Amino acid sequence: MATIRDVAKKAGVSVTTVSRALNGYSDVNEKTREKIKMIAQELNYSPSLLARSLVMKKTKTIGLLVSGLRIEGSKDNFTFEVLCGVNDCAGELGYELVLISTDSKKQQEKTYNQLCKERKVEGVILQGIKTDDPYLDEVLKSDIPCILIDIPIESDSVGYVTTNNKDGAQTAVEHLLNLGHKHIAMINGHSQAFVSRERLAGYQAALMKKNIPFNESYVVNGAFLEDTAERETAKLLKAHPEISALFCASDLMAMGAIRAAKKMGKTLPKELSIVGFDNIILSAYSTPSLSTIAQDRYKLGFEATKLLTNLLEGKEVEKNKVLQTTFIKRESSIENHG
Amino acid sequence: MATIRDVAKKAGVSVTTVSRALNGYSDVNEKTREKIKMIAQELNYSPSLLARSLVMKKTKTIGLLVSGLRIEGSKDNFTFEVLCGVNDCAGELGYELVLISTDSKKQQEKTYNQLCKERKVEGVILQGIKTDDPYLDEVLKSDIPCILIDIPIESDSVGYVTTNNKDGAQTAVEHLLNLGHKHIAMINGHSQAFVSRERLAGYQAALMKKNIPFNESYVVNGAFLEDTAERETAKLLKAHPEISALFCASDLMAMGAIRAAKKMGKTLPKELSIVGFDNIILSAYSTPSLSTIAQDRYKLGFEATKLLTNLLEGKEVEKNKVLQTTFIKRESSIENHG
DNA sequence: TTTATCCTCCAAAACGTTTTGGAACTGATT
DNA sequence: AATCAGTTCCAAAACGTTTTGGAGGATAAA
Repeated sequence: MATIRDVAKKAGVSVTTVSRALNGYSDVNEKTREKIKMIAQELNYSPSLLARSLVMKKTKTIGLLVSGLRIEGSKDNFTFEVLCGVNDCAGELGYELVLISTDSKKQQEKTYNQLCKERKVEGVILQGIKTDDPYLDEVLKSDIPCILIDIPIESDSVGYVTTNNKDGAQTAVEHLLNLGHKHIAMINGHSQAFVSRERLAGYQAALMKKNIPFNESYVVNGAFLEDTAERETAKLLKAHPEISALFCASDLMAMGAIRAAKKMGKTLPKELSIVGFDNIILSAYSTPSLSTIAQDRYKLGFEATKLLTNLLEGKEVEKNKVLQTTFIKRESSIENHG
Repeated sequence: MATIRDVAKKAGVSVTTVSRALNGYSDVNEKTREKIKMIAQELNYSPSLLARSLVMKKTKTIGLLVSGLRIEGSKDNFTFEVLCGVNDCAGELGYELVLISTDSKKQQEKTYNQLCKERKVEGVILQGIKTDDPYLDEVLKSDIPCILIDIPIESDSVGYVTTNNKDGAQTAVEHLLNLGHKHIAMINGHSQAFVSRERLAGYQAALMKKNIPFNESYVVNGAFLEDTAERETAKLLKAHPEISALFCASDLMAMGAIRAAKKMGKTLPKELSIVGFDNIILSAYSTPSLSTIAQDRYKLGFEATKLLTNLLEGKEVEKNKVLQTTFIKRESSIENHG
C-alpha cells in the first residue's frame, strides 16, 4: 500500500504539501497539485482513513444499532427497509455505515457506550428497542448523538423519527366505521411499544368521535407476532361473536387474524372485515388481500440518518420528524351487512 | 475520552505496562495488573480501535458488498437473510461488519479496491453481483480476500459459497414429472447469473432422465422479476397451450406466473402446476401456496463469513461450500389429468 | 563473591495522516 | 533600499495505540 510518504518522495515535495494538495487547499501551486495528483493516481494511493480519523478525531461513521437482527424480521421487513433508507442517506452524505446488532446476551457483556466507542461511530440510530430496554437509559445519559426510531424522546443529543401512529390508526378505524361496522375490535402489539399506545389512542379517538363506548374487552395483545395474534383472535371472536371488524396493529398480526377466522369457518371478508397496519409485502398477496395503513419504513431510516448527521454537524434544526401514513384499500374490508 | 496515557499516569506506570497488562501479557505483576484494570475501569477507559488498527495493521472488519441494496429486495429478502447470517457469524468471531453498497453510478467513481481499502476492511463478501459486472474482474486481480455468493470462482484469495442449484432444479422438475406432467416449461432468470445456468441444467437433466426431448421454446427468461415473468408466462402459455406445468427459477417469478395464469382464466393448480425456487416468505401465503425448492440464504451468509475468516487467518481449508436444497410441497403442484 | 536467570518494568519507535507556525522567495509599493 | 504582501512550501508535533530491545533488581547457582 502506497502511503503519503511514497507520494511525497516521488513528487519531490513534503508530505504536508501532498496532504494539502490532495485536500484542495489553496496554498499549493496548481502545477505541483497536478503533478501530485498524477503521481498519487499512478501509485494507486488512497489515504488511510484510519490514520486520518485518528488525527482528525472524526470517523464519518454512523452505526445502526438494531436489537434482535433476526431472520424472523424477514416477514415484516421493517429492519431491512429502515436499513436501506439509512444506507442510502449515509451514502449520499459520505458517511460510512456499520451494523451493530445486540441481543440481551450481548447487552450484559457490553454497555451501550462501550459498543459505540469501540466501533468508533460518531452517532447511532437505534431501531427495534423496547421502551423498557436498559439501553434506553444509557442512551439518554450518554453524550453520543442518537436518533431513536419509533420512540419519541428528545434531549440535547437525542432525537427521534416516527410515524403518526395515532392518525393512522384512527383512519383505519374510521374506515371500518364508515363501512357500517359497529363492533370493531383491536389486536394490539404490546405495552412496551410506544406505537402500540399511539395506535390504541387512535382506535379510541375514532370510536369517541362516533360516540361508541370503548369496550376494554375488545382489545387484546398479539405481541406483534403472527401466531400469538392468531390465538388471541380465536379467543376474542369466540367470546364476542358480534364482532364484525378487526383493526390489527400490524399486518403480520392481521395475517394471524385471517388464519384464525378462516379456521373458525368464517368467510372473509364477508363475515369479518380486517384492516392492518404497515403495508408489508404479504398484505398484497394474502387472501383476501389486506386493507392497511401504510407507513414508509424506508423513509423512517432515511430521515433518521438526515437528523443524525445534522446533529453531528452541529446544525440547529428540529431533532424529530413525524411521518404521515397512507390508507390502502384492498379486499379485506367491506360493508357490514350484519 | 480517557486514553492509555491517563491510565498510565494514574497508575504510576508506563503506557507500555498498561498496554501489556490489559492485553494479558505475562510480563506484568499480577498486583500491578489488577491495579491497572481497576483504574482502567474507573476511568471508563476503552482502547481506541483506530489507533490499535493503525499500528497493528489489522482492523478485524469485514465488508458485505452488495450491489443494488434496494428496497425492492424486500420481496425476496435474499440480501437481508444473507446479511443476518453474515452478521451473526461475524459477531461470534469478533469481527465488525460494515455494509458497502454500490450501484453502477458509484462503480464509475470508485474501483473495488478503493472501496475496500478506504473502508479498511480486511476481507469482503460479495453478494448480488452479476457475472458480467466489471467488479468481478477486479476481485480476481485484487489480493483482498473475498468470498463470492453464488458465483463459483476460486483463486488464491477468492472463494465462494453457493447452493446446489442443479440438484434443486432437477428435484423440482422430477417432482412435476412424477405427477404425470409431460409438457413442463421453465421460467428462468437471466444469462448473467450462474444460478440460472445451473438451474437450467437441472431442468434439462430431469427431462433427459425420462427421455423427454428438450424443447428450447419452453424456456423463457423472466429476469428474476415478477412483472417480467408475468409477461413472459402469458406469452408462453398462449403460444403453447399444451403446457401443464411450470418450473420457475425463483418464487418471485412464480408469483408473476401465477398472476399471468389467473388473468388468462386458468384455475390453479388444476390447469397449471407450478414449482418455484427459493422458498421466500410469500410462497407460503399466495393462493395457491407455492411448492418450491428451499435454499438457506441465512446459511449462505453464515458460511461465507466462516470461509472468509478462515482465509483471513490463513487457515488451510476448503475455500468453497455448496449447500443443499430442500423440496417443499405445497398446493401449487398436483397430478396432471390432461 | 560472581554469574546466570527470572521477573518487572520502561523509553522510544512505529503506524499514516493533518495541522500549526513559520520560512523562503517573488513582486509590488513606498 | 526598505518594506510589505502574497504565494508556495516544509519541519515537527500530534493523534492513541503496540512492539522492540533492553534495564534494573532479586533470587538462585556456581
